[in-house]
Amino acid sequence: MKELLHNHLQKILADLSYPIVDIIFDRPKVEAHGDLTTNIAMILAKAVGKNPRQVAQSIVEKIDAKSLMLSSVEIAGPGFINFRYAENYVVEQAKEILRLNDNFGKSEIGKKKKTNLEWVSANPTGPLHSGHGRQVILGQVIANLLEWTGHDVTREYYFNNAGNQMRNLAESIYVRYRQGFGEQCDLPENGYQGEYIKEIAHEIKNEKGNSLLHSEDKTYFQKFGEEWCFKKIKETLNRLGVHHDVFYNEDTLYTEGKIKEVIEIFKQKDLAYDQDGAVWYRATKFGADKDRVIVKSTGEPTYRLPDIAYHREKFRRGFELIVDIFGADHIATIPDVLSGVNALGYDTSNVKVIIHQMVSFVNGEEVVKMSKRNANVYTLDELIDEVGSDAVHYFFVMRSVGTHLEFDIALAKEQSDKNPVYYLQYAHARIASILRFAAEEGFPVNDSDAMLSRTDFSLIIAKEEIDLLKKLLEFPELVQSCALSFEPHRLTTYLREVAETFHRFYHEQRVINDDKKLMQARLTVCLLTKIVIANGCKILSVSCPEKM
RNA sequence: GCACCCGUAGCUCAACUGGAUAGAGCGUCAGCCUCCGAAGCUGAAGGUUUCGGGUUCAAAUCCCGACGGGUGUACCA
Repeated sequence: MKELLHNHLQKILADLSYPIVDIIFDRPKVEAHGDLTTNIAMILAKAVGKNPRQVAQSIVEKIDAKSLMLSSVEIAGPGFINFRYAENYVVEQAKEILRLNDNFGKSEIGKKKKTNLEWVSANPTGPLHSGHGRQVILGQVIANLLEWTGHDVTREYYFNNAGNQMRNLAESIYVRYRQGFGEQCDLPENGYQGEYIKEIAHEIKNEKGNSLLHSEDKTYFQKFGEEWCFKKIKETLNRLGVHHDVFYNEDTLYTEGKIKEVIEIFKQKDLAYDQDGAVWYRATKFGADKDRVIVKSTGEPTYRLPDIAYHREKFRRGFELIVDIFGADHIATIPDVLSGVNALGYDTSNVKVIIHQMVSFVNGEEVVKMSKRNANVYTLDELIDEVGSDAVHYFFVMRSVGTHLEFDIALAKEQSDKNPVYYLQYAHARIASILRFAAEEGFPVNDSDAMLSRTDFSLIIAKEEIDLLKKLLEFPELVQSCALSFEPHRLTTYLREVAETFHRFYHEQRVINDDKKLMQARLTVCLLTKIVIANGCKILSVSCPEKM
């Protein structure tokens, strides 16, 4: 509709020999303002030299409302032009939902663009903690959104199983292992304090007895710890339905010489220099407050260098869109990585870095305290145990990434109307229940084609029905806009509105009815709603129960 | 100190990216089940969008400056 109208208006503007401007349609907030609105008259007013309402008038006079299936075109306020769809247009469009069914909402606007989405990327030094949940879920939902909009998505996990942190892990396990034999020793200064270290140590004890008690070489501890942690992480991701296509080991950047290459190129371009035994990156050239070390005097690179090399590889692997998801605590790395990649000759406008703000947990009134450095870590697994996978998905994605997220565990656990997940799932289950009831009465609803041919769509005229259909028809565009703006939270807002609009319809219009024709029509409305909720939930990776 | 993010109803957050009367949920108060799922619906109260300037037909949204909160600011990742 927008496209049709857009072309129509463009022609009118040309006929009136008005200047060419972008014609943008908005969905008015207030229902009285119709279904679509445009501000072109106000934009044109100055150039044309008339007041906005006059401009609007000249345009509206030329609009052929009937052929566009508009029931009204009005000028309002300072000069908005408001359009309202004809009901038969709405109903006609709604058939499309039934035809497309599972595919309603999908589009090809991504044009199969090769897209790399990297997220989670936690190093195997411990289980995922509850704060990781936001990133885990954001990435998954964004990946789904990108796929629904026709991107060719590779889901990637980047990890590092070498370096300080892993040595630290090995040392920590070793200490716990020795303590398991009653030896007196303390964790290293920044050692890992979590209980899981004791579990790992205990497993090693079971396998190896005391044979490693005095080993100088900690490789075994490191390997064992790495595998143990990775297994744990993958199990947690699995519980949330999160799967990665590629696990990219930072180590390959060394073994394949990529790190070296980047240093050389930097030095050639005078973007890196030696000083105090270290190699420095000229970050100041790109606006940073000071230059950064990229290779320590020990010969080990800092994280910036492999990060730059890694992003270069993403480009070299042919990705046209590169999406990274980081928590706000990693924000410092981003400018240097981007400027580095840019200096290597790649267009960083194709890199989208999503930074989400931190998460805090409350349990009703009580603040849940958490600290990485002590044993008091609330793992993501424990959170899933507590509130379930569906609530984890919904809650982590329901706020915009730019705002701090408060996760109320008590609310997420609550099986009542207070809980937004239940509100949505309830709508779905309620529809399923109606459809079951209808099926028993001899109105099977499992076949879209049959529904299409049986339904007399001209009977769908009640205000609540039209409102609901209009809402449902917004879905494809909403999915696109969520995907392109990387704002998955808007999907939860939308689905809540769908559920709300449905409940209102249900309350006002009786579905099960003596008038069989009418009943059929309303059953179809129910089914359409069910399709949209189910598709939306699929993107959110939230289940849609038939009963609850 | 500097950089980035945020500041909207008592609380948690929206606001289609500059539009019309700033909206939801929770909480509070008042209604609605003989009938398809009341895990639902309807209504009321609640706001100087932290404050002060600016930009324009139009600002919660953009710019400048305060104030308040968060996150960073390593030869840790």
